[in-house]
Amino acid sequence: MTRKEQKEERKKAILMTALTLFVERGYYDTKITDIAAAVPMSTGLLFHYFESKEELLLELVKMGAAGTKMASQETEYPPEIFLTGFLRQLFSYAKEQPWVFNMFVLMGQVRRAGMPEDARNLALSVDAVDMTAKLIEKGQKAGVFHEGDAGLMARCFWASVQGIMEEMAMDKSMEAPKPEWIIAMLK
Amino acid sequence: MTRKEQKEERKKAILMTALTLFVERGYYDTKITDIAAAVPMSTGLLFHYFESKEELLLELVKMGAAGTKMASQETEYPPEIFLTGFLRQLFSYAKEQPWVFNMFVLMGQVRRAGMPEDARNLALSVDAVDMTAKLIEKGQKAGVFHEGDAGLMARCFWASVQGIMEEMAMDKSMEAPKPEWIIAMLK
DNA sequence: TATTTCATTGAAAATAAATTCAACAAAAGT
DNA sequence: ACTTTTGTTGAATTTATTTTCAATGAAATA
Repeated sequence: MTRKEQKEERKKAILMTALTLFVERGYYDTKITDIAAAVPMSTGLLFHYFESKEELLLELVKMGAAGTKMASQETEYPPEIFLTGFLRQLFSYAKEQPWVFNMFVLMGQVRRAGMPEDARNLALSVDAVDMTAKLIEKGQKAGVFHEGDAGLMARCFWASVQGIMEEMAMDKSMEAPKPEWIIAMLK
Repeated sequence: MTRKEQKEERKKAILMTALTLFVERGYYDTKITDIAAAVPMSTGLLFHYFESKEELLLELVKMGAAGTKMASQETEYPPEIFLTGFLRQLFSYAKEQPWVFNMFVLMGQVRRAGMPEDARNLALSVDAVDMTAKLIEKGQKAGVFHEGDAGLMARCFWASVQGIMEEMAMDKSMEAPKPEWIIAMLK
């Protein structure tokens, strides 16, 4: 393994550790020393890989943004099927791919006030509301979703999902809800 | 007005200012100096009224806890009617009584990891999940709500509401959803 | 093997935020 | 009017946390 690869591995390890801690304890309550200790490495070395705590967060949000874009692609599936499947997969990640799950939760948290601006703006720029609104309109035309401002419905839909994901992040033993419960909000 | 009353007024002013800022910018991003400047008063004086930033938060959460208990009383109303009415009122507060609205949002935020322990524990001790679970069971027996673990349903219900309330707190111009959309999660 | 480059440490410096405090002002009580 | 208590300020101090850095060890290259 070349040194460059090694360095990439190490960076990834730091990012994953930080991601877990940020989601478990929150950004501000996670100290740089905590991250370093958990990797583990010295605090000094961490700054060899990342310029600052903010940059570390930004890097994570960049990854999350890439993932969000992927997931926001257009789809041919009927709206209800697509959204149900999406949720089913998302919830299953909680146990099977905590990494993806944590990333989703982090993206939502960073979108809120009180987070470093760079990261926040990036997170805000990639949310899936627009894409979902279109999907909802399609569903409304097909008569499977109820009437109403599709943009508002999409926003509430994702806000709900975010709320539930954070609840699950807080209590790992919590079961996931049935995707249908949440889809029912739209029907 | 006696001095004691005056002092109480001042305390209340500080609390309300802090509440607004905590919800608008988040606890950690709200500096003691920001609160003092917004009241307005000197930073030194603020410590004449509250021992620390944490105590200030705790005081707010105590108020919120009292309110939550009140709102968690048993009810004779049919479950669906009660919950719909509750949500309608809650959402209407966003414009009409920002104070109550902010308090609700803060309570939810404080319940999460990464908040000072005292406040967090208090907030966790008063949530409305149990009461709602009972209500949901009642609704299930009456056949108006779908089957499923009532505790989990209640948790998801409140998590969704919290998510939506935070979205509304972030963008004051956002419209409130129809309570029925959220109740549909249970039907 | 010698030399250069990169990885690593932990303690010191810098920064940021909370908290204290000495001094003064205003109000209340005598 | 005078004395005491309470309110007020803002700069100085303390505390918490991030960030730098000089020194050392390990790996790559010649």
